[in-house]
Amino acid sequence: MDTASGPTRMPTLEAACTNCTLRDICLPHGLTRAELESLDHRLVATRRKLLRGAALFQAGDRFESVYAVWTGFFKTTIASPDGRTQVTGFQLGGELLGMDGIASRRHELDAIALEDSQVCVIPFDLLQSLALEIPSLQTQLLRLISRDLVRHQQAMLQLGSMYAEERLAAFLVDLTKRLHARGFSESALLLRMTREEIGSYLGLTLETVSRTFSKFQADGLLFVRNRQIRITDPVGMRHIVEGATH
Amino acid sequence: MDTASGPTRMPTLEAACTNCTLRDICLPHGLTRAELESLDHRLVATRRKLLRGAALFQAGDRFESVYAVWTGFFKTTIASPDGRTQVTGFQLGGELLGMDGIASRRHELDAIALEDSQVCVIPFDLLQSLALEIPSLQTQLLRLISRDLVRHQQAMLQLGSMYAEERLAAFLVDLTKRLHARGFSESALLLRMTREEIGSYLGLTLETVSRTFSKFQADGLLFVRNRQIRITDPVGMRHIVEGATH
DNA sequence: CGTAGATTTGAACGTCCTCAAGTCGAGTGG
DNA sequence: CCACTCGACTTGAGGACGTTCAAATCTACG
Repeated sequence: MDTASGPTRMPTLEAACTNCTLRDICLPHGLTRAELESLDHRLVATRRKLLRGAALFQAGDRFESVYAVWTGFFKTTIASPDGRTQVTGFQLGGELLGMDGIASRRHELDAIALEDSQVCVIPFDLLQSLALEIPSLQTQLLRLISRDLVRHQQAMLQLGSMYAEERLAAFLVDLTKRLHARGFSESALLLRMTREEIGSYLGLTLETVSRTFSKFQADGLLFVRNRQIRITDPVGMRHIVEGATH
Repeated sequence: MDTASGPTRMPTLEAACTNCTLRDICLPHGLTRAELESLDHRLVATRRKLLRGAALFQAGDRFESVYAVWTGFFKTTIASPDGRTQVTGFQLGGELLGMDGIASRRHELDAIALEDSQVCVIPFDLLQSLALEIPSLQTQLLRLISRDLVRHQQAMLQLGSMYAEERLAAFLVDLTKRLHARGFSESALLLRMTREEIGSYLGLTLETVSRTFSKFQADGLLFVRNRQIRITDPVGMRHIVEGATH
C-alpha cells in the first residue's frame, strides 16, 4: 500500500474530471464537454492519498497547489502566535482546500485528513492559466472561494451570537445538508471528527458538546451512539437553530 | 449635494485607477503601466457616494458589481433567518466589498457606510472579462478574496477561543495596522463605529466593550475619549493579544 | 438649549468553562 | 477469546467571565 502522503506514482492514476462523479459540484461545474476535455488534457492533476491524521498542508508551507477533496473528509485549523488553535471548517468531497495560501503564497492553515482520503492536486499557477482561457473555470473558481467566504461569515455569526445548543444544531443541519447534496442520508450521519474538534469549530469545550448531544437526545431530537447520529426531529432541530428557546 | 445613494451622474467623475493613490493596495496592484491604462479605458468604473448610514448593498440584492472603497469606512453585517445580525468586518480605503455575492449572484451581506464615503463601482461581469485578458488582474482579484478568507478565519479564532480583553486588543492592533498601511498614525485612531458595532464584530455586548476600554485605560495601555483612541503601550497591547494574562 | 442616541458604570444572574472522576470502545497482544 | 490499554466520551460540581437589566452621564446636533 501507499504511505501516508506524497503523490501516487502511477501515471494512470492521474485525475480526470470528465468521468468524475463529483464533476458538477466541484471545479469543473458549468464547463462544456470540450472545456472539460481541455481541462483533463492540460491540467494533468495528480491524486494524493492521505491516511487518517495526515496533513495535506500546514501553515507556513509554500503555496503551490489547491486541492479538491475526492474521497474522505478534512478539517482546517488556524493557529495564533501563542499556540491556540481553532478548527475553521470541515471539507468533504468536491470541496476545495488550500485557497488560504493565495494571498501570501504560503498556507495560513493546517489541513488534516479526518479519515483516509484522496485529493486531486491542482497546481495553482496552471489553474490560473487555464482560468484565463476557460471563462467558466474562472467563474467557478471565484464562486467556490466566494462560497467559503460566506460560510466563514455565517460561522462568525454562530460564534458571536448563538447559544451552545443553537451552534450545535446549526452545525448538524449544515453538515447533513452538505452530505445530502452528495447522496447521503438526510437524517443519519457518521461524524468523522471528535467532540473536541466539533467544540473547537463551534467555540465550545468538548464537555459542552457532549452535554448538548445528551440533551438533544433527552429532548427526542436525535439519537446519539458514539459518532453515529440519527436526527429524529429535523423540524425541531431547525427550530433550535432559529432560536426557538431563550 | 448628492443624495444618500445612487451613482453620481457627472461623466467626469469616472474612476481612474491610473492616478489613484490607493492604486497599489487595491485591485490594480501589480499591473503594468499599459495594463493600468487598459483598465481605465475598458473598465469605465463609476463612483458612488454614500452618506453615513447608507447601505451600499443589502442581503438579497442582485449581485452585479463589486466595490472598491475609495474614501470612507464601511461595515458588513450578516443576518440569520431569525433576525440576529453580526458585524463580520470593517472595510477601509483600497479594500473590496461585495464579493459575498459571487457564488449565489445575490448579496448575502449588508454593507453600510459608517461615514460619508465613496466607492468605485466595478461591474463584475466586466471585471471578469478583463481578468481573462490581464493575468495580473485575475491574480490580484484572487489575492484580495483569499486575504478576506484568511481574515474571517482569524476572526473565528478570536471569537472561539479568546477572552474579551484579547479580542478587543487584537481588534485594535489589526485596525491600527491597516490604518498605518494607509498613512495614518500607528498609535492614534478615530473609531468610526459604535461600541455596539465593535461588540457585534467581537461577539461581545457593548457594555463589555466599554468596560474593557476603561480597563485598558486604567492599566495604562491607552487613552479613550469617546471614539478617540491613543495607544500608549503598543507592546503591552500585543502582549494581551498573545494571551499574556490568564 | 433640548432631545435622542451613545457611553459608562454598577449589581445580580446565567451560560459555559474548569476540574475531576468514571465509563465506554477500538485496537493490541497474550 | 479475553485482558489490557489508551484515547474518546460522559457526567457532575463549582466557579468565572460576560450578559442582562438598570440608571446616570455625556455628546452631537437640530
